[in-house]
Amino acid sequence: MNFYMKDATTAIVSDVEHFNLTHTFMCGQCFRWYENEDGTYTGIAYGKAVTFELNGNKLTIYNTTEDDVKNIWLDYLDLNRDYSHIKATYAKDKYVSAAMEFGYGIHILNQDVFECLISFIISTQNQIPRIKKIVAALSEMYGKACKIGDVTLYAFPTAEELKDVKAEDLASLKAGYRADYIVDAVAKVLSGEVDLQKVKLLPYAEAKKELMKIKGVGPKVADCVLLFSSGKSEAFPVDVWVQRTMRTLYMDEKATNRQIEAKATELFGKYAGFAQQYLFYYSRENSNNW
DNA sequence: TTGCAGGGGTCAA
DNA sequence: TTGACCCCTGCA
Repeated sequence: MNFYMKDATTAIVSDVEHFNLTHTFMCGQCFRWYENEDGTYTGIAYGKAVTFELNGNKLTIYNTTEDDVKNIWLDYLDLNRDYSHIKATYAKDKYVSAAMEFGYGIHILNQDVFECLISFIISTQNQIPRIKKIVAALSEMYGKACKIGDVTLYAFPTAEELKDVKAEDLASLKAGYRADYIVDAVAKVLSGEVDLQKVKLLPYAEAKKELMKIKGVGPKVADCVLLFSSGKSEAFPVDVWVQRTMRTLYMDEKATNRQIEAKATELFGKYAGFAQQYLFYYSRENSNNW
């Protein structure tokens, strides 16, 4: 992957393949990116606000530095991975192939673990627009301001920045019962009872167990965190859409989530998470009509 | 206007 | 295994 600085704050990444900003940012894995009128995307991750513009195979990153491109954005956007290999892996599966055609260019982002954890705790029994709203409000309350042009965005707060926050302080977020879960997550992360860095290093099953020590983190939320921020490509989050999809396409109406997970491992193996994201996106956008 | 169902689930019994 | 859960949105 090659890139160069066009000027002091603008990077050009060339030869970008199998990548689409809209599908990547709108497929439900992240909550902090917004489309501008010209089709570019502005948002914030790892405390840095940037704008992405994709023209053919050329990705332009505005408001950045050479170091940040090297150390953050190439990895964040998963640009170092060969997605043609993923595509080839599922060439024989007509449903995943169709879903990959539809959601072409979805990349699985490598997000910050803590941000991902709290965001998906908030996502339970919730709708995406509302999740985005709550995450934005939490960031504005406790995160650092970061300017891009004349717009101010707020970084997702660190665990340290949420150290003294109590559930009642979060009432204005209208996150409901999830406020207690956020407080529990912060406490366990800060005390070291749950070590988020260790989660990245542990094998999948152990990492999942570790995350599920946190209140409000069940199998689905844990799998989202593992897939979207911890490099566990075998994680296969089973939500209502994926449940419907797997029952419709590969199993029967009575299949339990546990059976679905096992089936996913059998069918999709080490890259199950990629299959999940494409199946999920297709299913949700097409109301599970295959 | 009011009422109800459901939302990328999880907890507790 | 099942019902309750905070709060919001969409739709009769």
